[in-house]
Amino acid sequence: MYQSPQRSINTLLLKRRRRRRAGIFKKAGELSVLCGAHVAIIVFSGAGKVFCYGHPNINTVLESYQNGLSSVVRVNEEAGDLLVAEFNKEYVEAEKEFEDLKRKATGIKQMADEKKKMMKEMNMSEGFWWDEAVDLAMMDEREWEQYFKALEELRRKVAARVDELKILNGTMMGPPVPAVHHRLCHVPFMTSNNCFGNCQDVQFGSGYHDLGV
Amino acid sequence: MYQSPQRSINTLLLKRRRRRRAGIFKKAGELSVLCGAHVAIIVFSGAGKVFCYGHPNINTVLESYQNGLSSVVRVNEEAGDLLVAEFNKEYVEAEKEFEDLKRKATGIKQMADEKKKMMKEMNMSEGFWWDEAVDLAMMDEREWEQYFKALEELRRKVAARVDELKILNGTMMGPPVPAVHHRLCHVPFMTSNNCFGNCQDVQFGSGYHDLGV
DNA sequence: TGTTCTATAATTAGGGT
DNA sequence: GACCCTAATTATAGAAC
Repeated sequence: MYQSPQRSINTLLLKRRRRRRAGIFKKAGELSVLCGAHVAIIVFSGAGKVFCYGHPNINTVLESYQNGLSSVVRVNEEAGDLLVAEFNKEYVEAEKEFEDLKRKATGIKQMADEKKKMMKEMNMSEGFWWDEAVDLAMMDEREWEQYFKALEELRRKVAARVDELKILNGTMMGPPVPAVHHRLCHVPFMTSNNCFGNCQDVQFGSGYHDLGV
Repeated sequence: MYQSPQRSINTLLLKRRRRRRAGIFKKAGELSVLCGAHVAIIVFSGAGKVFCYGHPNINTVLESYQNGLSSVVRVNEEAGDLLVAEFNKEYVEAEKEFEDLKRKATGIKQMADEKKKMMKEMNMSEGFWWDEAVDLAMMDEREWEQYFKALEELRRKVAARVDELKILNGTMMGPPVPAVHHRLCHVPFMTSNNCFGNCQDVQFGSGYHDLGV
């Protein structure tokens, strides 16, 4: 059946999201069952749908978390999420490099333009006090060409990266948040002798934070 | 370096849990970045440590969830977690099959034993009114041997499965919970035009529940 | 504990139906 | 959407350091 290009790409993106969501919920199930962990997951899709998972029960876990927070001693050894941080770094560095080059290139180009203008206005090509400066500008202009190429290459790279992400997200987006996405807490904790049971014997004690990942 | 068997197995188990936890947080990061989803994850390890993840921020997501819940229209189309359900089914069916065989085998064995006892008491081996029944019992005894073998095999299989899970969990456990672990909600939702931005322009609208997995 | 390594198993993308 | 298929990527267990 025919699908418009946009519809077609949307279908693909939807598929990806569904697959990843399914994947994460599956992993959560495995973590619960195989490791006896209590897990709560809430996902708001870009389109705003809500997907939740809880073992043994989402409310139990959320309540444990809230209760834990209320009596927290030290909170939130924060650690950036690896993937997000990595991307942020890549993006930010690329952007910085791009800006540096642009500034440099602009400066050099202005010098070169000014030189050309002056030479044209004076209708001359040699013998003045600025000869040295002109040569310097020429040198810089050749250098500038290299920079310009690198700059263009970089701009293309960044744009490609952004496009890729636009495609992946199916949305327009701003620059990635440098905000912390992964936080680990030192809180009183919940234990159960019967992780696979009905969790009637839940207890609280004290625990330690741990980077975990 | 020497490790006691228990210490050794605990090391392995810890490793597995850490790996799975790391895996799920990585997946969550990917889901956030690649799909522009807002995600919150809380994990209480069996030992009670707390591991949290949030994009763009765990509190934002939890608050969105809570706010959503407060104005929910229909809540919680519930669906069993696939993995848990699958395991439960496997376990329950195996146990049922085991019980059936045991019952059958016990009945047949009783018949056979009764037959032997009677033959011994009467010190005879043929010619009585129950000959037909005896033959039947003999037949059943041969059949019983087959059942017994299957039964033992099954018992062994179930026990192995249970042992495996004990090892995987590092804990004793009851039978798996048939409880629901995966719930999906129909709630007002959060959208953002700036999923990768600072989320200042979060809005709420209405959404639909979705099985998702 | 934590790291690295490798083989195996599982997940994912993208294409269909 | 739900499935199926294949290739390619990624995750995981277990061992050894």
